[in-house]
Amino acid sequence: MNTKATIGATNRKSKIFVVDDHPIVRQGLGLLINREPDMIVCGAAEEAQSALRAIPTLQPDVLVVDISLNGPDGLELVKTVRMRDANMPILVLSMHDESIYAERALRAGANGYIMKQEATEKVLIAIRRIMRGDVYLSDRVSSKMLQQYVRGSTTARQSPVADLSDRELEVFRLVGAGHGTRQIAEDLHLSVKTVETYQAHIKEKLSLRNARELVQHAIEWHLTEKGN
Amino acid sequence: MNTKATIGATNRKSKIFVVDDHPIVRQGLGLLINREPDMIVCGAAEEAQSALRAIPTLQPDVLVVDISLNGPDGLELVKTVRMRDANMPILVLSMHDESIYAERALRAGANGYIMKQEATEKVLIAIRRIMRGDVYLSDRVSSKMLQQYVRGSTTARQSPVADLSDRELEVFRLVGAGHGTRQIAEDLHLSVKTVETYQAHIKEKLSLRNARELVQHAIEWHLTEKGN
DNA sequence: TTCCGCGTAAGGGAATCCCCGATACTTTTT
DNA sequence: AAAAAGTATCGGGGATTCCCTTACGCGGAA
Repeated sequence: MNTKATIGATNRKSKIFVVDDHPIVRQGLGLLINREPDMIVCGAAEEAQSALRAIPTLQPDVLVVDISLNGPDGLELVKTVRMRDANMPILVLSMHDESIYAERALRAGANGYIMKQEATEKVLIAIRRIMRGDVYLSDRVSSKMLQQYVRGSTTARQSPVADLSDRELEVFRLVGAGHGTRQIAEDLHLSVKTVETYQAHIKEKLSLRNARELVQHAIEWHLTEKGN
Repeated sequence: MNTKATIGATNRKSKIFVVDDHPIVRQGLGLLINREPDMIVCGAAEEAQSALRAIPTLQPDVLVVDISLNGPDGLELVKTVRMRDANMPILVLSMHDESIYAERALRAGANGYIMKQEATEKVLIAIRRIMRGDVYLSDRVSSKMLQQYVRGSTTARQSPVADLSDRELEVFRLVGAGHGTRQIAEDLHLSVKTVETYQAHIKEKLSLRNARELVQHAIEWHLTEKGN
C-alpha cells in the first residue's frame, strides 16, 4: 500500500480503530495514541456491529479490540474481521489475567494480546510490533502459556472453564452477566434453541445439574474475573 | 508544571485522587479530568496500600476508586478512608452492574457509584455532585433505594435483605446455593407453589425484575457470607 | 377490631429447561 | 486418507419454572 509514504516530509500516520465498551477506556486509549507522532485514532466503537460497519469506510491500519463487549464478544469480532481481511493487524485487549483468552485470541486470528493491567507504554509497543507483522504477547501471558504448555497433559488440569468452546464461553459470560436465554439469543443473533444447546453443553462440561447451578457458576466466574 | 497559576482569577482546582488497577483507565480518567478547568488529578494508585500512603500528604478533595483491585478491594479502601476522614467525597467506579455493588458501596461509606459503561461526561457530573455533598447514583438504583427507604420508615437503613421474613430468607439462601425451585420445595417440605410465592415476595422486597436477578443477588449474598 | 404481614397454596399462560435428534463443517486421531 | 471426535447450528415435545393473581387462617399492630 502506501508504506513508502516517505516521499513527503511526514509519514502518513497509522490509523487505529478502537473497540471497547467502556467510554473511559476508549477515551484513555485515544488520548494516549493521539499523543504519539506516528499514530492516530481514526474511530472507535463500543460493540462489534458498529465496528464492522465503520471499518470498511475508515480503513484503519490497526484494530484494538477488547474481549468483553455487549453482544458478540471481541473474539467473534476478530474472527469476522480476519475473514474479511487476512492482513489487518489486530491487538486484543483484556482485563482478564487469563491465559485461556490469550490462546483463544490468537486462534481467532489476533496478532497480539495484552492486558489492561499493563503499563500504557506497553500498549503502544504492542501496536507497533503487530504493525510490523510480529506477534505481541506480554511476558506475563506468554510465560503463563508456556507454563501451561509444559505441564499440559501430565499434571493438574486448570479450570474446566478452559474446556469450553469459544461460543460456549461467550454464552457462559453472558449468563454470568445476568442475561436470560432469550436475551442472549438476541445478542448473538442465534436461535433460542441454539443458546439452550450451548447451555446444556456447558452444564455437561462443568458437571452442573440444573440451570440454577449454571447461573451460580457463571456469576462466580464473572465476579472473580481471573480463575487460576 | 503550572501549579502556581492559582493566584490569578481562578479558584484553586479541586484535587482528585484516582485508584484503579488498569493503567489505561487511570490515564483516561486523568486526561479527562485534567481537561476540565476546575479539576486536577493530584495523584493515582493501582492498589489500596499505596493509595492510603499517598492520600495524607496529597490531601485530595475527591477520591475516585475502582472496586476490583489487587489485594484489598475498593470497598475495603473506602471503609478505611471513611474511618480516617468522615467528609472525603468518594466516588466508586466499577465495571459491574450497579444493581450488585451500588448498595454495598454506599454502605461502605461512598458518596456515589458509577459504572465504567457510563459516558465520560457522567463521571465528571458525578464528581461535581459528590463534591457538593450530594450522592450520585443512576436513576434505577436511586429509585430502588428510595422505595426501600419508604418501606422501612423508622429504622436506619441496612441491608434490604433484613426485611425478608424467616421463610423468605431460607429460600433466598438456598437459591444462592444454586438450588432449583423444586429442590427447595423438597428441602423445606413445602409446595412448589409456596416456594414460588416466596421467591416472588423476595423479588418484590429487593426490587428485582426477574429470576436471573434473584439468583444473581442470592449468590452475591451467599458469597459475601454475612451481610452486616 | 380492623388492618397488615406472614405462611401457605392454587390457577393459568408464557417462558425455560431438558432430553432427544439432526445436519454440516472442522479438527484430530488413527 | 478414512474414521472419530468436536463445533456450530437448529427443532420437537414434555416437564418445570416463571410470573401475575387470588385466597385463607393467624397473630400482632393500629
